[in-house]
Amino acid sequence: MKPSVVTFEPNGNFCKDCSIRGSSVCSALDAAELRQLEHLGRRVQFSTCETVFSEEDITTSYFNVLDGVMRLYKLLPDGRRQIVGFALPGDFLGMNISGRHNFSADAIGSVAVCQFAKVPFGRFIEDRPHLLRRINELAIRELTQAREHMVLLGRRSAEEKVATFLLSWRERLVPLNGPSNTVPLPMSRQDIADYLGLTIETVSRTFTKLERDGVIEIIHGGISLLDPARAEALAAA
Amino acid sequence: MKPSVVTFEPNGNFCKDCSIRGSSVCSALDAAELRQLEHLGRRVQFSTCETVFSEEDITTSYFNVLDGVMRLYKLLPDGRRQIVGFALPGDFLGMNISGRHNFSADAIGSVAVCQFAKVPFGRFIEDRPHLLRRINELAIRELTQAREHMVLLGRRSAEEKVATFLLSWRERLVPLNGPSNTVPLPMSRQDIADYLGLTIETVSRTFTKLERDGVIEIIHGGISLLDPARAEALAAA
DNA sequence: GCCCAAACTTGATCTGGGTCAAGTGGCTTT
DNA sequence: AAAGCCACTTGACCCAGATCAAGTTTGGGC
Repeated sequence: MKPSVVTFEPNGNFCKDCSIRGSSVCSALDAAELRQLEHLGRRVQFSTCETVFSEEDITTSYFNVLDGVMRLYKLLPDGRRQIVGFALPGDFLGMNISGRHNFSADAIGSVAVCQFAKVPFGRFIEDRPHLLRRINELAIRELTQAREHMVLLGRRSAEEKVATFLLSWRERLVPLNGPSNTVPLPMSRQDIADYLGLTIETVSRTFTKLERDGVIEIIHGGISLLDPARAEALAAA
Repeated sequence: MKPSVVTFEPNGNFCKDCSIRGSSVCSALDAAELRQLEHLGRRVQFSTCETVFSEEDITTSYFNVLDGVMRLYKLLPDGRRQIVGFALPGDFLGMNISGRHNFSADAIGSVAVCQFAKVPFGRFIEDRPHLLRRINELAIRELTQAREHMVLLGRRSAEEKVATFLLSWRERLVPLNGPSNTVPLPMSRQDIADYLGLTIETVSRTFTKLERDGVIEIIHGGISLLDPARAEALAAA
């Protein structure tokens, strides 16, 4: 919430050693280009609940998530919130047409990002079609996820929503942590509710029910998936 | 539903005379490129309820909508349907990462598309970054719409959903028909329901209620927006 | 260790929108 | 012009999930 941004040495970090080197937009670049990119990005740290950018803010930067988890959300005038996604390391944020961010983003736990000023980064893309192609690829991937999520929001029951969420969240963590039935959930129950179009009570009850049914075990800071096959069946897809 | 595709002379139509020339991907191309593009695309006509492509089909073509309206949807195994969008003239369909379509598309009424075989079109994009930039722009625009729709599906009431839909559909038609309070609705009530995450009965009842309240008038094949300001207020945005 | 606040769970009740079941009316067909 | 069909509407009833209201657990500060 508060804007106490801690900035590190602009060039204290090197792209070639970057943890997300292979999965982010940067994977499209060769060693020489990476060295140029180093001068465009600066590493910025955000702590729990700090806002990285807000909906309707004029876009002045793009962000590459390096570490941590962010919630991306839109608010209705009366305060209802829809989380449109969670951003993980490797995700690239800030692309838009209008020149304004079309959702807000804040840190869940502590987050590190690589921040690129819009104008110089835009110029950098200009004559690097391979980078543009990579950005386009990420946009299309997100669009695919967004459509999948529309199905969930519009047509699935509470239990299906929760089961689907747990499975797809586990899946998203595979590139980061490797495959595991222990699924950390850094976001709050309220966040999960706002992502799934439910209330916090329904999410809580559904977790409890899944635990009673032996599908999951609720553990500190996450869940353990006891019966993946059953969860898959409940997810109905 | 049936695949009785009518194909016209491949070169019987000319890009430079194309009705969507300015609004589609092609707007990124100059006259010389347009002449080249003519050899890649062929005009294909679909009639009511014909399927243009299905989810999970291997993508062999991209499509540029020339005329008519299409419904884009995903199905759950048990038949529940979520319409993820309606495509209008100028929309470009078929981009994906997996090599398979991630939704199905069929014609609402009669539809004309410009079909491009994937491989040659992919090669055509290859060395035309300006075209890639245009495609990226369209993808980002769609992503923005998708997120807006998630808010609708997850957090809005039936009445808000219907009011929002009518207003945004009217807005989408402006580039085609000019601004008007007479809003044609070529899609069925069932389509609207599946787009808004409601049942057909709820859509029907909500239309009736909006009419009773003097916000709209239900006319043949659409509605007339009597009180745009009130509709805007009901849309809660 | 104790207190407090925040996050989460649980229970009781309510309700918006779903489900089920008839209508109704406008095209098409013959 | 009668029949039939299909899209849509309307009514009666129901239920999944929301709302309201306590608990309970967890963690952090002192």
